[in-house]
Amino acid sequence: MNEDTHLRVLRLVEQNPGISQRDMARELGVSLGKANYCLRALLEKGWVKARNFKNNDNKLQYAYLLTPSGIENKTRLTANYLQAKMAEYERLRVEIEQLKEEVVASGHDAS
Amino acid sequence: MNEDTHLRVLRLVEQNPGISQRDMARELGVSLGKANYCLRALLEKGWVKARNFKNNDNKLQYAYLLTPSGIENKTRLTANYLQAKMAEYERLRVEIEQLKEEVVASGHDAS
DNA sequence: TTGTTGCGTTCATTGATTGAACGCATGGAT
DNA sequence: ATCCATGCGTTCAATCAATGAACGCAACAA
Repeated sequence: MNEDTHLRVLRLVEQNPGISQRDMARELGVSLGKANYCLRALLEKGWVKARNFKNNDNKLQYAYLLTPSGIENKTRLTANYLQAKMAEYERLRVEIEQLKEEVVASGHDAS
Repeated sequence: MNEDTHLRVLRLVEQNPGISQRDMARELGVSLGKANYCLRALLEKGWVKARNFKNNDNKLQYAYLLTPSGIENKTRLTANYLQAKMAEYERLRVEIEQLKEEVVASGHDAS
């Protein structure tokens, strides 16, 4: 499972603890199976806890809450993610610059 | 098969018609099987022609050449690609901006 | 001649992902 | 009280892209 997906799930859960796995999947643009798999991984790690939403001994309709460890790791993942995105941004800048030259050059050839 | 991969293959072939599928795969960071599959798709479309490199009736060691249609489509794909990358660049700019705010905010909370 | 290298090709295997189907709880309608 | 529809988390067979080991073949050097 992807760390980026983990981060996105942590974000969704923090912002809306009552979110269902189906809505989570829709929001992430992945299948229900994957959302479930990812969420279970986070539960396994202890980054997220599931609390019963309505009755106290029913099984379904959870509220998902970030644990302190989950908050900590979300911060860490966010920092990593930001750094990666900034590197990607720079890489993209250079690539676009080169592509523009290339397009202009082939335009000259064609004229 | 991905259009981006097609474009990258067209680029490689144009710049080095004598390239082998193995080097192509290495350059693209994909498997030999995928490079082969992709190249065959381009041959099928008539964007690339394979010419025998050494002997005229041997089967292997081709030179891959862009056809006029291949050149045309490479230009088109490049333009599309550039446009997509520019949109992605802008999207990334916004995302990074938001992430920075988020990181700063959580930093304030933690201090 | 013989062994090695490099070529394109093939295809069984892998691994991630999907989404239909399941059992269960809930809540509204009859 | 009974029924039905809805929504929940869970499961898992099926799918599909991707892999890379293995093949036959040509070329070349020893």
